[in-house]
Amino acid sequence: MDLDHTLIALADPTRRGILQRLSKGEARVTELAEPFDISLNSVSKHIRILERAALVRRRVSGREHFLTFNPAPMESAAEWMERHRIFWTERLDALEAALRAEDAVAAAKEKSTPSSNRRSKK
Amino acid sequence: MDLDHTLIALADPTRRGILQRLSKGEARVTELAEPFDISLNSVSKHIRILERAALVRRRVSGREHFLTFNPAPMESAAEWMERHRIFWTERLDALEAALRAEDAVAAAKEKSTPSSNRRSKK
DNA sequence: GCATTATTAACCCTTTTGGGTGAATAATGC
DNA sequence: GCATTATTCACCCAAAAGGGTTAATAATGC
Repeated sequence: MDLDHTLIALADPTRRGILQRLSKGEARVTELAEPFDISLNSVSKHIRILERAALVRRRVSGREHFLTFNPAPMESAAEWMERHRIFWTERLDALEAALRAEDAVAAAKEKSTPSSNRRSKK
Repeated sequence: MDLDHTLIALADPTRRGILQRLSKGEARVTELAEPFDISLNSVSKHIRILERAALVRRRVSGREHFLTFNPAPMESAAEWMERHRIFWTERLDALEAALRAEDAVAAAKEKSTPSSNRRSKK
């Protein structure tokens, strides 16, 4: 699944650092590797993971490989999160409302059964 | 970093499935495991990874462990993505504008140097 | 107390990740 | 052509992830 690749790619500080650098403009592998204290080879591997997620595009010009940031997959991921977050938030609101309604009913009945102790399961 | 844990937790279909189930309401480990064809133990491990990311909360009542979805970390992650996406989108717009301005200048100069061939590097 | 059920803990095994090194390729400058 | 530089490829290694099985713990029902 695409989402897998996107999230795996983003779930690493080095790769997020690379993206942060790329968000300032295109760069070559050497430039991307410079701030990190790891080998060029490692950076190349991280870039490959970012490419697999389509978060990074490569433009080869002679011996230089220019990388650019592609925000599209991040949009999809953010959208997925928003969908789920919103769904759940709405559900919480609905639950709240239902409980309030229940409370109102309980309060109405309170006079007849005063020793009610709901939601004190413990 | 928190973001690491959140994204790692989300970057797996089984765990997203568990969250999807939890977004319909709290559930016990056994219920969560039911739709998946993996052992209870495995599910328990996935849940632990979700707990590490604070995406899932556990409420123990007797021998039953009720899990609930906590959307807060997902909000942070979505926010992080939005921040970066927006930053880059704005940068693209700015670049576009700059290129257009450049084009205007080039067009003005076109009469004097008609054989201009910018951005056709190949 | 005992049997049953729910859950976790403690292992093992295989695959993947993330790092390294050194050789190979590809383009540049001379 | 040759030396230099940029990048990748092919390995090696350690740690973690993701799966399994079996044993241990904890609560329930009798």
